[in-house]
Amino acid sequence: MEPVYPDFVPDPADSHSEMESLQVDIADTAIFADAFETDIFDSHALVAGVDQGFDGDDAISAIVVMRDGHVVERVHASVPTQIPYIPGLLSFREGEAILAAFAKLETEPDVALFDGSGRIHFREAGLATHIGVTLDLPSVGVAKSLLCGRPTESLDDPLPVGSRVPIVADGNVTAPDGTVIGYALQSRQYDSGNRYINPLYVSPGHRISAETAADLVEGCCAGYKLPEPTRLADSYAAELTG
DNA sequence: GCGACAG
DNA sequence: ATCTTGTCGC
Repeated sequence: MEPVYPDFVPDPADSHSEMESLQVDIADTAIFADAFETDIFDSHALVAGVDQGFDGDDAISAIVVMRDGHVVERVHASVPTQIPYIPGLLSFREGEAILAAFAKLETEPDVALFDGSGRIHFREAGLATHIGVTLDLPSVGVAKSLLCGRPTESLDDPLPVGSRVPIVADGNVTAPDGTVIGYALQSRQYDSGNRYINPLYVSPGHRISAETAADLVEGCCAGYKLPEPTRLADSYAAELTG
């Protein structure tokens, strides 16, 4: 796949203010509502998992495409990193490697799951939103910790599997206060013991609503905390790193 | 100035 | 993200 919006391709050489300005434009173009070409819940739907690993100064992006529980295609691309990790600007660090991997992909996914946030972002343009809009591909952000926003109820106590707690915009997010920008989703939990598993933070990237994004991620989980496409992309990136 | 911050 | 041992539970 190639970018549909070349102007949105992340450029690590930009100044921080240019990056933030681009994010405002991307958020303005993003659609945080269901707008797919094909039904992403159909058993024939192609769901991609995207994750990055690092090998020295290189960022390695791994993409695994699945259909009905089986791997259809997987690709990876390695690109030297230009900038360090900066909260709020993650897509400018990892974006080039991700787009290089998508360029190698022969399959056209119906939706992609990214490691990181989508709308749960200061300017509503996290990694999943940035790449999703640039490719004009339905996308979802799956993060393991919360960047910003406020849960409508405490997440300090363990939640049962399937629980969802809305994440709403607060003063640190450009969306109006109270806007649901994502969900904490308890994808897995220990049935006994003292320890407990933290929830995933799911948010819409592009062309999907917060509710549908949570439905999709929940449906892609197969006994592990992470949805299968993400989990396989994760281990693929890990084996490319060693 | 203070606090908060995906991967 | 990445560096790593021990520890808990089935």
